[in-house]
Amino acid sequence: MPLTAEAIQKLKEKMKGKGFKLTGPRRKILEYLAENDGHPSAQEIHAAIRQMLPGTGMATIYRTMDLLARLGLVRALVLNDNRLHYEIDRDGDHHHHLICTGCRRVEEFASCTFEHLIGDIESATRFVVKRHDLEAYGLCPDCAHKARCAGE
Amino acid sequence: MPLTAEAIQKLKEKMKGKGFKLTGPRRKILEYLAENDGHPSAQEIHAAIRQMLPGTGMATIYRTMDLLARLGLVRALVLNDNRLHYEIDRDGDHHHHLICTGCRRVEEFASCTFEHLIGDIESATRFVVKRHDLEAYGLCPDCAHKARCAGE
DNA sequence: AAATAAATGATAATCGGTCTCATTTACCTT
DNA sequence: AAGGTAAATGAGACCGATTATCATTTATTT
Repeated sequence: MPLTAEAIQKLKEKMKGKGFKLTGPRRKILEYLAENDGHPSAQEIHAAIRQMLPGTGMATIYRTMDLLARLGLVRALVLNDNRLHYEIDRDGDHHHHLICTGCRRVEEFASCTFEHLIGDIESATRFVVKRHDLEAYGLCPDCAHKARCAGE
Repeated sequence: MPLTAEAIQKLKEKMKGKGFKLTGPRRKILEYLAENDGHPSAQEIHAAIRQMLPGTGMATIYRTMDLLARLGLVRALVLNDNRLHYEIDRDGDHHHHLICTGCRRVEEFASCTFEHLIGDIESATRFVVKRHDLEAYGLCPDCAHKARCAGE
């Protein structure tokens, strides 16, 4: 479910509000992320942006993603394939990722009982817990089926 | 709590039992990991091994850690600092990590009530979950204190 | 429209990790 | 205990993702 035009507008305004220029590449990157949900890598974003704005350099993608992450508009994901992936940070939407080690498909799942444990962990360790990442790796239904058919 | 000499012996035998040679570097790496608990990166392991076995190459560290991980003697950890970290896999000891974003200190915490979440995820998504990573990020007591003193 | 600071594109540099290959070594076999 | 053999090592080339540099361009301010 892509973001609405108003939501996209809000992202752009948050950017300008913090004193950052709303440039061509930044505008396109925001639109791309908002209109396609998924978990693209910098390379994938670069390829997509180049279709609309040829000549956009890789460095700009990295710089912009870093900025968006610092602004809290985007989250960086470690999916264990030696590159960072990104997703729009829909506020209030807490979820985690399930990565198929067969085909690299990424699914999201919402249920997270971890929140309930944070208090216990904090009192046991005296840490102040800010955030947490949870990724589960396994086989998607298709790949699990194929694996089963291939015997063992 | 470092591993006992017998436990270290067991690791070495598991290695030989699977048909892998117990070489100098491998022996030292196992001993290092067993005697120091912590979550060292390949670079840290390399530095430590070189003190005992100068001339040990970086590639050997990577190859050995990969082997140990495949044998299930060691687990690789993603602690969000662009490099893998490793820890001895004490069998039956399921825990997760709490990373201080201030000083990079890593603490462990056990997650007892967490396991059934995996079952929920499997039935909701029809994935077969093989493994999962959970890391919590925050501030350790020291860094939290410093942050508080520095005023918000 | 000009001034100015920030952002960009091109490209070099860095850095974790992998690959290659000639040499060495653990561990059979005798 | 020496010798044979495949596996493991060390050195260094290589790779791919990310970061840094710097001259040029551009969004905003005046």
